[in-house]
Amino acid sequence: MDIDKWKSQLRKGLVEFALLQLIRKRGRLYGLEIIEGLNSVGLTLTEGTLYPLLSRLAKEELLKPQWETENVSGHPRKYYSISSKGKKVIENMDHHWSETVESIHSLGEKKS
Amino acid sequence: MDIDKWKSQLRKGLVEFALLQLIRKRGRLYGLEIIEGLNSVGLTLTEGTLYPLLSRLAKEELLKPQWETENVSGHPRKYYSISSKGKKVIENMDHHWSETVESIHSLGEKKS
DNA sequence: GATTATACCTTGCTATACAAGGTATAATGT
DNA sequence: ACATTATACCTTGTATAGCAAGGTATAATC
Repeated sequence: MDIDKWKSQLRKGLVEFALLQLIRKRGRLYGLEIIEGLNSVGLTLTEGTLYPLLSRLAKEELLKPQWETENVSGHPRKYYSISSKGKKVIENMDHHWSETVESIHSLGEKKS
Repeated sequence: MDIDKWKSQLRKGLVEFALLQLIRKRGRLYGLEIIEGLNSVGLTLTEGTLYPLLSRLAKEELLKPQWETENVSGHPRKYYSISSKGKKVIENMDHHWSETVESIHSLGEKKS
């Protein structure tokens, strides 16, 4: 079944939105914590997806990265939080997402 | 604002699902009619997206194409309808989509 | 001092959306 | 008759994201 390929395609864009929402809600998260947080609600993604995405979002200044070496056991962690620009972008995404869900829903209804 | 790029990414996979739902509901549609049908519920796509997608879905035997030259004024039309295999795939997609919407919704709720 | 656990990052591949440009049929206008 | 317009399908080239696989680094544990 090639529905797995479809699922992967569906993640494009979706992961970005979900990630921003998660960080907005939780305030401040590092990489592996984000993967775990999204996996726990059923959104799978790997490190090969996450790290390039985080770098891009930081470069676009939607996320603010901050290294944490103190108070951390093991490897240093890079924490990310939402910038004020990021907040505005998420609000636009929220709106577009609602419209999209409604559109799909309207297509699923019986007859036209 | 690079939210337009995001919207484009979000369409990947989504358009495929929406298109299958539309044809399922309407029974039998040709290319430009599909674009119009999706545009009318707010899902924009162009011919450069549609035709390669239709070809792929026909090749995968989710859609059955049929040329119509009679009873048509102007250029012949290629109508598409859902195959029985297509119906099963859409049901799987329906299920995955519902889960996805719930996942995103759970991320948007206040606090954890 | 070797192993394990945790954490971040990169490379190469594949697949899709889209703009732009192309082809074909038939009706309409002059 | 011939050009124009409308309708419809298709192709090429580019940009971008997900992902498997492999790599690097720090510090705790055996």
